[in-house]
Amino acid sequence: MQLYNSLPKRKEEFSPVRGNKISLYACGITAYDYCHIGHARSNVAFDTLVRYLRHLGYEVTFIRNFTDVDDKIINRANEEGLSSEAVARKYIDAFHEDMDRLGILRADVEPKATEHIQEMLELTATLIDKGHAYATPAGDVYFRVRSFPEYGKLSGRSVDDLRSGVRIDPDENKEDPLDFALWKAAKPGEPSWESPWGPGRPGWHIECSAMSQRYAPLPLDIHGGGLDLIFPHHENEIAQSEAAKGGTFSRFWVHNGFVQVDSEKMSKSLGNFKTIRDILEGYLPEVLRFFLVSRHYRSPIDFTYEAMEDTEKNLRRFYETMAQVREELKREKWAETPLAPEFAREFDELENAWKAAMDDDLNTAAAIGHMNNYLRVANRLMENKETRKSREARELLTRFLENMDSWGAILGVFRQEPAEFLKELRDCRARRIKLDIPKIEELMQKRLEARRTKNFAEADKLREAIGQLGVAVRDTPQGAVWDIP
RNA sequence: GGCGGCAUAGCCAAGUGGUAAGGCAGAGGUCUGCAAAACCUCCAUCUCCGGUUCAAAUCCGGAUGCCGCCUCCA
Repeated sequence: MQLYNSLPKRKEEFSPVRGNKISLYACGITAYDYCHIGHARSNVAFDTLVRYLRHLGYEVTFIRNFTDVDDKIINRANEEGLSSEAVARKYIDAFHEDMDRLGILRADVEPKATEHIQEMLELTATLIDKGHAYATPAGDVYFRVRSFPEYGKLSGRSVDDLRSGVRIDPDENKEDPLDFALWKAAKPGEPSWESPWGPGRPGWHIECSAMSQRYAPLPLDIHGGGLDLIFPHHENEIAQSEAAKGGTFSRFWVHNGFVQVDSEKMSKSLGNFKTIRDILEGYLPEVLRFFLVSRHYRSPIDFTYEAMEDTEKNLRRFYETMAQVREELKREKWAETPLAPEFAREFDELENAWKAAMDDDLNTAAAIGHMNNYLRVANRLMENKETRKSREARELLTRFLENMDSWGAILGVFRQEPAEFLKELRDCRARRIKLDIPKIEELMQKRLEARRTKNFAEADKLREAIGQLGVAVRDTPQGAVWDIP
């Protein structure tokens, strides 16, 4: 498949460094707060990539770390009157809960920074030995940026440009303002570990360098994260890892685009900050996931409730067709009626198009477009009373469900029984617009009676009355159901 | 100031050289006791200006607008 590589800034044919095995390292969260929809997007993107690579037959080792020691965690610990460990544990648990709901697989390895201090100390010592880092009298250790000539290659910045824009912090004993901390001397009351340079804690960037090479041989096949991590985080990781070990740190750099809210960056100060939990109060998890994979992973996504509702309706359409196909396949007698050859041909074409889209830098948006066409062909197949009874139709409809299942498993949708999902979705939407569900059920019951006695005038009046509540009634072979249009 | 991204129909969104996927909304039709769902049909020449090319939404130059990074950040 083709994957966009942020380092050369173009799509490249992806192939693993070592046979069939792939190592994929994605930067995880700093565990100091609940995850927002930006975290959801990033994790959905890499989950989808991992699932697709496995679908292609690769053996993927997916590593996603947790930063569990950091200024923000320490601040939060002070605010909440908890220890740093307790804060980190709390938000790591919350992360797992949220990601589980979004159908995101656990990583194969989920290393925590505090459990790998030794590796970070060793890497830091190596960098000092090689002249790429230095300790200050205060007990901090800095990476010497000018010792690594390729610094800036990922972010496309030159050291000179960076230096001109840098803010001066007169408090630090750096040789150069661009040098960044590998090890920070402990301040009173902070969590700290012993080191050759005195008690302290690791800098953020060294964590990922140390943990990635602990669990995967270098070079990594793919290193990923949000677009914002390119500078300085990933730039610094490259500098540390390549300066210490030589060679390439990661073959591919994959970065997901940002989630914006109403066309602006999400931030607490703007008051447009949305946690995953906030969204899932009003929407089913699959709706959020489907929304996120409906756009290309590198494009910025503008989160709006209107877009969520559009997505919700499209997802419902998929489930409704799947439900109908299942009903159709319950038929016991199948005829020999021949089927027009275009049905099978369209299936072939769309199946190929789906794969081509996914192979093209994981273009899930295009893939979903093809799935919508696939849906239409399946519905067309069931439209005709004669052809839908044919054995060939049975084969194609079975194939339809199998593919929906397989594609859905990669995109993280269609994880539920259609009937169950549709009911949950309807109730979720009803709650959102505060419908009087008992009232609707009561009127539905009355209408059922009216229809049973063929009192269609009364039934229509009741349909009208139910319609007034913002609900559409639909008569199906399985009985009358209501839904929100 | 430095670096980068984006601009496609009413809304959302694919599409990096050959005459615009898809979703949502809308219009007409088939089907239906009525309706819904489903199906069929219709609905854009791609911000603007210039250039390259037989051919550009797609490449180049310029303009305008929006956004991001350069400080913690998915």
